[in-house]
Amino acid sequence: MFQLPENILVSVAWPYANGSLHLGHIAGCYLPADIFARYHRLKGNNVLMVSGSDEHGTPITLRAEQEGISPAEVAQKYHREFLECWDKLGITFDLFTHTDTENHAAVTHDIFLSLLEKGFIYKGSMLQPYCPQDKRFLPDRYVEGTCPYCDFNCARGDQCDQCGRTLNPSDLKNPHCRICSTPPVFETSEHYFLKLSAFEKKLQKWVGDKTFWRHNVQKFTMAFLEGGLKDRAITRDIEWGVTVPQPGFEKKRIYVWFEAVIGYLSASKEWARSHGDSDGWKPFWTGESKSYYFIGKDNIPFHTIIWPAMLMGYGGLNLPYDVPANEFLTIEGKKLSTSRNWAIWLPDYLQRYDPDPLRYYLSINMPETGDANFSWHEFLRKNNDELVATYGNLVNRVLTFTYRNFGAEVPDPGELDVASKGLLDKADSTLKEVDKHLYNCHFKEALKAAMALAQDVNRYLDDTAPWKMLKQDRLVAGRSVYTAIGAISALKTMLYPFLPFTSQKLHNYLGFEGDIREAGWRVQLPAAGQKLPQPQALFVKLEDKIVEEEMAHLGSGGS
RNA sequence: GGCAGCGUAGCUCAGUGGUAGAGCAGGGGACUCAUAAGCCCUUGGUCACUAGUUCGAAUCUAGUCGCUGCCA
Repeated sequence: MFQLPENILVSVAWPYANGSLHLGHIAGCYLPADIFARYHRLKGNNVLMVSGSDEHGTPITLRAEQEGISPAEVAQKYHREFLECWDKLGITFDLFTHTDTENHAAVTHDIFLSLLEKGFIYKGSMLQPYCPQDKRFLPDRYVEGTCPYCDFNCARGDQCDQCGRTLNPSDLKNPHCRICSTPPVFETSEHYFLKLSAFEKKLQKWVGDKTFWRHNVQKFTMAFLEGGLKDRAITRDIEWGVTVPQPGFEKKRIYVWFEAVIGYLSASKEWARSHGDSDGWKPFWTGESKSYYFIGKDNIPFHTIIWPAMLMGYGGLNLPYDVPANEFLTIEGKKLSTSRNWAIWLPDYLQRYDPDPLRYYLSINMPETGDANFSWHEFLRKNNDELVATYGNLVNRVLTFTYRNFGAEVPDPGELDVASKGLLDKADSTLKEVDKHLYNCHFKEALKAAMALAQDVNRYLDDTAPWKMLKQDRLVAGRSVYTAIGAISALKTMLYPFLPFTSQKLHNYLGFEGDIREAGWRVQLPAAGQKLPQPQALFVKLEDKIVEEEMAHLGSGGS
């Protein structure tokens, strides 16, 4: 069943470089994207997985002014932290770049000018708050005042933190500049607008065909389109961002939501160039290739409406094939909130625990079809009762037994009996089942199917009891052990996308050399006589007390 | 206020027309190779509520209550 390799573009949401990553980010998009990419690579497909730090936007300028450093310095600090997190958690980007690059600006300009030339971008004017004291236009968030709905006196120009309503700067009572407290004046300012309205019909038709998308993604998009699309301003009177390639706009910048999505394309081009083939991005953006956009649900309209509209206008490049958006992760039953520190920060986690248990828990409990909850108690339990007890212990009992009783090598199976053949067939069919689920981005189902095989192997061992057989018939005992090792080797492969560090270790514990990535997506049976190293435990059991310790961090002043 | 989603065993979650599911927790048992792990059996649910469509509804329709999100 040989198939030609597919070209798979794995595009992942761009994190704002104004703060650390937390588990919501990971469960939302980075982990599913990585599982998907690792799976396709192991199958021998060509994968390009890209993303980068979103370094523009007001949250970053705000943070910079708070800390008294430049926006670029803020962005660089978090960009470095992100790279370190990817490395430790095993998130394998082919390129994780950032938006403050010449390449990104050039690609953005190219798209901007192309859309302008085709009439999909036009010039118009809008009212903008201007601070006469600071002599500058103010971003929405730089205007503060009293909320017209709830009278909260620290409402921002984009929304009120007390009642949650979204606002325009002109809605505020007693508006004043956040920097110098002077009341702003509202002045007309020229800007460019994206003609989204022109794409409404085409988008409706395009989305209508996407019956294989996740239900919520397609439905949300359809509802959004039903409401009608309004043209949106894509430039702002700010200094930090990608420049506008038009005369008279030297003091303005392209608005972050227009420019950030272009990052998928600019990153692909940067990746190609760095590999010495400046056209190397094209196989991932044209023809039969498939592109997957892994994002959180808050990002859906940007990836199912705005970015596709931009691509339609630009022409010649593939639209998203699938947008498997995840829902939200709650923490101990409550909505995640970074400002109240109701969050679990990834750097903190990685300082104290191993990456694979987190990958396991967030995978088996992934917010695919609805919000999912993270609780330390459940994390501990799943680590101890599922990873350690079902899988880790299985591997340990088999390898220890083999090591002690069969001279540290894989025994000769002789002729397989019905039960042994049955288990190895089950390993085969489970690999196919996991394959099908992963191909369709059903991560939870895939992982459950794999773990069910681990239970089958435990059951097989209890049924054949090689420790008892050893005294009666050494050959029969050896056959059981060989079969169990074969099934464990299958587990190593199908769990690799989820537990990459563990699978690499196990690959070596089973006596295989080198990198598991070269073993491919198939059941790799060990040869009789294959030497086994001294076995070690795959996972560490966690102590009950960590639950209380970790709960104490939550909601407090930080960690 | 408008729109959307959710409400299934003590807990975390599957299940989109055909006799209620998994894991864990609780109870019982046989075993001992293994990180006191694994295996077998078992207790437990009027699938939020009400009315309807249907031979048949957790699943479709309408309404009610509760929670969440988006929008105004």
